[in-house]
Amino acid sequence: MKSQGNAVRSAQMAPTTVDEIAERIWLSIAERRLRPGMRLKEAELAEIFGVSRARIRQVLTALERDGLVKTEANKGAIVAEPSAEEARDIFHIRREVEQRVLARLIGHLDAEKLLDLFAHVAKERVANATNDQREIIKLSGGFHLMLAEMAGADFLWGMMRDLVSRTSLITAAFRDSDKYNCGPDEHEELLMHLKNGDLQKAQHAMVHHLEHVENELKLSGNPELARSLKDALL
Amino acid sequence: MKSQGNAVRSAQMAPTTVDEIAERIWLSIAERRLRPGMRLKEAELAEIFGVSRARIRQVLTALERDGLVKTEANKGAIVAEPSAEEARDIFHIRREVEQRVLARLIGHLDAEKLLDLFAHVAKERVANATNDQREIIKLSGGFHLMLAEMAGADFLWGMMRDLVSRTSLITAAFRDSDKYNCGPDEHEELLMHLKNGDLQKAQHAMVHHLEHVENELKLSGNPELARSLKDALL
DNA sequence: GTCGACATTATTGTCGACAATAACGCTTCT
DNA sequence: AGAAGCGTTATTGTCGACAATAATGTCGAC
Repeated sequence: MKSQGNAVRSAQMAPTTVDEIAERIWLSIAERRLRPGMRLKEAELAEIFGVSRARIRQVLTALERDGLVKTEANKGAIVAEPSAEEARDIFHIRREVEQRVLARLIGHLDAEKLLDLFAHVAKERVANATNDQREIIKLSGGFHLMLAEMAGADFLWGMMRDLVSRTSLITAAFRDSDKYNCGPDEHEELLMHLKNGDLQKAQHAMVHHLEHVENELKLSGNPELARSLKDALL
Repeated sequence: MKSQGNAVRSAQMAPTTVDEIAERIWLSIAERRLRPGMRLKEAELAEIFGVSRARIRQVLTALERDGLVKTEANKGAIVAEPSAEEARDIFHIRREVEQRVLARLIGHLDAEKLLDLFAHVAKERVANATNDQREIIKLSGGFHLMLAEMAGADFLWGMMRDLVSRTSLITAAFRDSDKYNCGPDEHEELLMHLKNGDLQKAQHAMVHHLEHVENELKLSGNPELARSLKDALL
């Protein structure tokens, strides 16, 4: 479903396709190099990535679809500024979608797919060990997307792409520490339950996992506290 | 949030903006004038609506975001062909999102908003009485979107736009009769509970309402039965 | 007659140039 | 000094022309 043509290019070369550029910006947001409220000028981005403005425009609409940027007519795009309430909405819905994914997945889940999933978690461990932030973020989101893809449910996969993106943004905006909490241990525990064909336990592990991530965030108290300085001053 | 500039134009004149054209195509799909699998050629649409191909392109990406069309690279766009399983996924998620909308809405719901909602239901009744299919479809979806908008939750609103579109497509694809079942009576019942501030009952009414719509569909048995003839032959 | 290679057509993808709009700075008046 | 009006600049929106790709039709070899 995703652009996997030339994984080499996506890893080494400068991003040139719409998907590659969108991923790069997504990572920058998740790494907090791009903060909520920051302006994203089309010409600037076109210059940076060495592509036409038209292509940047496609990137921006894709990013808006995934909730990472907000565009206003004739005014341009900024990195989205999610509120704490919105963050709670997203986690709430995500729990439901993820549970549905598991329910759909557990029906037709063969040994090969399970191996791929365990292999993915192994990659997560490597990234954690080497402290490769960018890879950690990509793989953490990728795990949940992989589940949705294996479930063979296009609609749910689309939902998950959206929700994973938004979760990255929320995590970037509201976490205080630098540790990334969508970790391999909980993923592996989930896989064990899937391997045993125990849907109930798998779903419970998933919900627990997501609540763990949510609880690490500073969503309490004043919802506006964690937002960009810009709004506070203007 | 939606294009409301010149409601007159949107009602009388030929659609020219991206939103207007997208809405028109959405209605055509919901009315079964455009069937799943039908090809949507850019040049053709540009000719029909008298706009540039670039604009049609924007329309198609918007429609794809809402699950109404599916585009393949270098191959063009067709009206999406949802499976019965996908339909069940969509209804499942929609129930959760709608309940969340109500939970968020019931906090800050004043008399004015309630009046607007009742007025909306009144319009639904008029459309039903005059058997204006197009208006019935617009208003039925509009009611649920209105709830989300009043809830002041952008994320949930975006979800609902997506889900309402997809539900329209599903309904068009899987219903056998011509009656449209997202009716004013159940909407009004829901409003009564909201007026009383009873979230539980409101949510229950919503779930019941959605299950009612879902149960009118022919999702049982062979999931591929209701799909386009095209797939059956190839 | 059927299959494959090639040419032709149809359709989508990309880009750069221009138009429309909003943001900024300057001047002027009170 | 502050504010309103106006011209300038910066930025986004739109379009038509061209390139790239896939679908279709045609011809020839066997």
